[in-house]
Amino acid sequence: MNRFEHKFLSEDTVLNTSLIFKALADPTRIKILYLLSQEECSVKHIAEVLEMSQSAVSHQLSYLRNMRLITYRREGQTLIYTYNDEHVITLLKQAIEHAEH
Amino acid sequence: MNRFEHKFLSEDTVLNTSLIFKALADPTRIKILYLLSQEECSVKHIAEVLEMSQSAVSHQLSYLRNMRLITYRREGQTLIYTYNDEHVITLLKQAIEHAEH
DNA sequence: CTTATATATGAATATATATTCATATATAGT
DNA sequence: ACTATATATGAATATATATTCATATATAAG
Repeated sequence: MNRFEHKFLSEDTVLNTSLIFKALADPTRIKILYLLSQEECSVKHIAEVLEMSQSAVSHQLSYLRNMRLITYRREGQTLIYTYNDEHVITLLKQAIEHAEH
Repeated sequence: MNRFEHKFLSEDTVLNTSLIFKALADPTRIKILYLLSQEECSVKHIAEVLEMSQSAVSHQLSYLRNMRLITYRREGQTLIYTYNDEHVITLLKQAIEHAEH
């Protein structure tokens, strides 16, 4: 085959695909998303459960928010985060399954 | 919930999961794996189809080999690469589907 | 044995990114 | 208005990583 006989992915598709995987390629973000797949969480709770600084968690939440993989609502002083992309959670769980075997 | 009431992932699982996603998080590696999902390829062919330098392709093939996501066989001077992890190809195709919508 | 072709690889560079530290913002309670 | 608590954010730093360039290795052909 030459380069004109393939099913090609558009540059956009390749880039967007890489962005999805990049979001999932960091241990901290994996832990956060996996935690959110089990329960809604405040920032403080996430930081405590994962034993990480509030700032580091908040930066990663910002990243995941920008990617629209999570959303939040306010309850008083507290922000409650929720996952927002069922498909990405599915990808994550499949990869976890794979990694465990 | 406190931090002792969750389903926790082991550090190993988190790390291995992140390694899988890291492998898929680069546009070049996505293109290579997607190409290999369609046909076995020589290094030269991959470089031509993707319009990349032989060296850049070879470095990424080395990466994917180390991750055991691809294998190769020799045919004379030529090395023919093949994907080696059906599950990871499935993850890739699912993410591509997601990225396209 | 020499040359050509295919591929791999080490070093260097440039770029991306995760965390920390310090500080800002927002809400609640008094 | 003041204080405490929860969260966000900018700057700095450290680390990872993708590509290039130069070169090495391996096979084939003559």
